[in-house]
Formats: sequence, structure tokens, C-alpha cells
Amino acid sequence: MQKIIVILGPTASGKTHLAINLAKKFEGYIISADSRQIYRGMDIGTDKLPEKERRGVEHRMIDIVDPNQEFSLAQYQKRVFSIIKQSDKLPFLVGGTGLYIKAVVDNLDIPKSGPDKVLRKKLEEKSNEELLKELIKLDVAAARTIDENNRRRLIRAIEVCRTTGHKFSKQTSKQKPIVNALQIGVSAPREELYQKIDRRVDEMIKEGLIEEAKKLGERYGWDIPSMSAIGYRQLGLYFQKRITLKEAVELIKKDTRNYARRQLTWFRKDERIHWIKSQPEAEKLIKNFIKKIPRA
RNA sequence: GCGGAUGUAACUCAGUUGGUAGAGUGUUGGCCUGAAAAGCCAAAGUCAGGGGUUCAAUUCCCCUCAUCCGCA
Repeated sequence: MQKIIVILGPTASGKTHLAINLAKKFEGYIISADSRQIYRGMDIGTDKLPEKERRGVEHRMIDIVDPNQEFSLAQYQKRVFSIIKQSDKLPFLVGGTGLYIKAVVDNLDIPKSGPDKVLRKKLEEKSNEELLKELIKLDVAAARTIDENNRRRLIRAIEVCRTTGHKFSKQTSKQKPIVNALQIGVSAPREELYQKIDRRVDEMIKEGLIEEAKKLGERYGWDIPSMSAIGYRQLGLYFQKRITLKEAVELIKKDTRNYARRQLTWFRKDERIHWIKSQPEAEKLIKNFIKKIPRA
């Protein structure tokens, strides 16, 4: 089974920097596990590491689609597995999108049902109550676990039931893993993390995030999924004259902090993650991990 | 010093004709399987402090304190 190293953690925790050092040291390459860095042109706001700072380390799953192209969890999973199979080098899966990481590490069995735009649009017109009622008819177990107000998930569950003919709740299992992952977590005390986030947002503004967002917004519009990314969405509100620039910047900070909190919640429950405080600690873990010969 | 106003969640403020309280924002905890930087759920207050009236006070009365505004 292919061994992979996962470097995860909340935004602004310093994963990228650590990952570069480690990938360099162990002669590996990096696969991004970041749902927004896949978009071309979204550079400053997603804190993409510029080419010249990658120190020759190969990066995958960055800049793979244009912002107006659709992308999804299932596609991410497929692509990553195929990348891993192609190379003998040690992959470093680096990012903060917990679900994407999980899809790879646990080989999630994602329902084989792509988005059905027509159906979604029709369901979008229904009230929460109507959606819930419909889901109860199709899949009681799923209806019980999804909150009535969470339209996004209600609609998705109905979509899966209708297009596959099988219950959504029966199609969300893990499969036999196909990678052997060492998960390393990077974080910082909450207060420190929040300060870093605020500072980084100011930095992004200085580096030209406003211009970058404006260009993308003018070209693709503000309502597509990719533009819901933190930074772009809030500046979109500014360019549409809904809020002031100052409010937009504050909102970016706030939303980033909230995002970091959600990331921590997600990662916290996975007990396989080794939370480290320093690079040598990570190196030691990796050395032991690659030395170990898995039982056949 | 005198007169007036205000004091309710971390912040800004509602509210209870007396039956121990809400909203928005923030904070914290949680959920998550083809939109995930998305979407969603939940929690926390001795109603400034003390006394009085009352079966019952955050609400009425008195005192104290704090803040603000006038007049000196």
C-alpha cells in the first residue's frame, strides 16, 4: 500500500511552509488538499505558494480548473488516487479541506451521482419543510440526521436518492483504504492563530487581493461556487456596493476566523492525527513511518 | 453642588400592564460523503449593587455606585 504523509491544520497555521521543508528533505512531492487552490487565477486570496518559493518541489492539484468550471469532491478523490499511482516518490497531501483529506485517507465511497442541475433548481424552490417531507419519503434515516434548515444537504440527499434509486444513507460508507497515511497536524493556540489570520488578511490586501478579486468578478461574475471563497465573496459585496471596503476587510477576517474554528472541529475528532509543535518532531514521525515495513 | 437621563449576554440594543428574559454581532462546542474557504445546529446572562412592598421584583418604591448631558 502506498504510504503518504498528510500535513493538515487550520488556515494560517504554517502547513505550507512546513510541508515544503519536509518534501524537500524526504524528496517527495506535494499534493494540495485545498478546495480553493485548485482554481486558476485565485492566487493571493487562497494564499497559494508562488512558483519561485516552491524550491523545486513538485506541486499537484493546484491550478487545475478555471473558476467557472465545476469541481467536486469525487473528482478530487479520483484525480489524487491517479496521481499517487503514477509516482514512486513520497506524496505529501497538504491542506485544510478536511473532507478532501478524508476522501483520500479513508477512501470514502462517494455516491455515484453527480449534480443534477435541473433537479436542484426545482428543489431550490421548495420550502425547508417540503424538502424534509420529501426526504422522509425517500430515506428516513437520512432525514433524521440532516437538520431541517440545512437545505444544501437535504437537496443533495434527495438528489442522490432520486438519481441512483437507492437511499443516500446507504451510500456513505468507507471502503478499504488504498493508501497508508501518516497524518500530521499543525496548529497554534486559538488567540495566536486569530492574530495571524488578521495579519495575513492585511497582507493579502497589500499584495493586491482587491484587484485580483475585481478581475475575476468582472470576468466570471460573483455568484459561481468558486467565488464563494473567503476574500472573493466579501470583496464581491464591496464591488456590488453592498458594503464598504473597510467592512469587507473586517468580514474577510471574521469569516476566516470562523473557518479556522470549523477546521479545528473537523480535525479534532480524528485521533489518528499526530499534532506536532516543531519540524524535527515531524521528521522523526516520518522517518519511523517510512521505515516500517507493512505486513503484506 | 443642583437637575435630568441611562445602567439587561463579550458588544449594540429590545423586552416583561410584576410570574426569574430576547435579537443581531462576537465567542465557544458540534454536524458534515460529487457546492466543503460551502451549508447547518447548539450553548452561555444572580436583568449595576443593596434594601423595601408583594405569594412572587429584572419590572414598582428608596438608597448607593458608575456613566453621560445640562445648570452652576
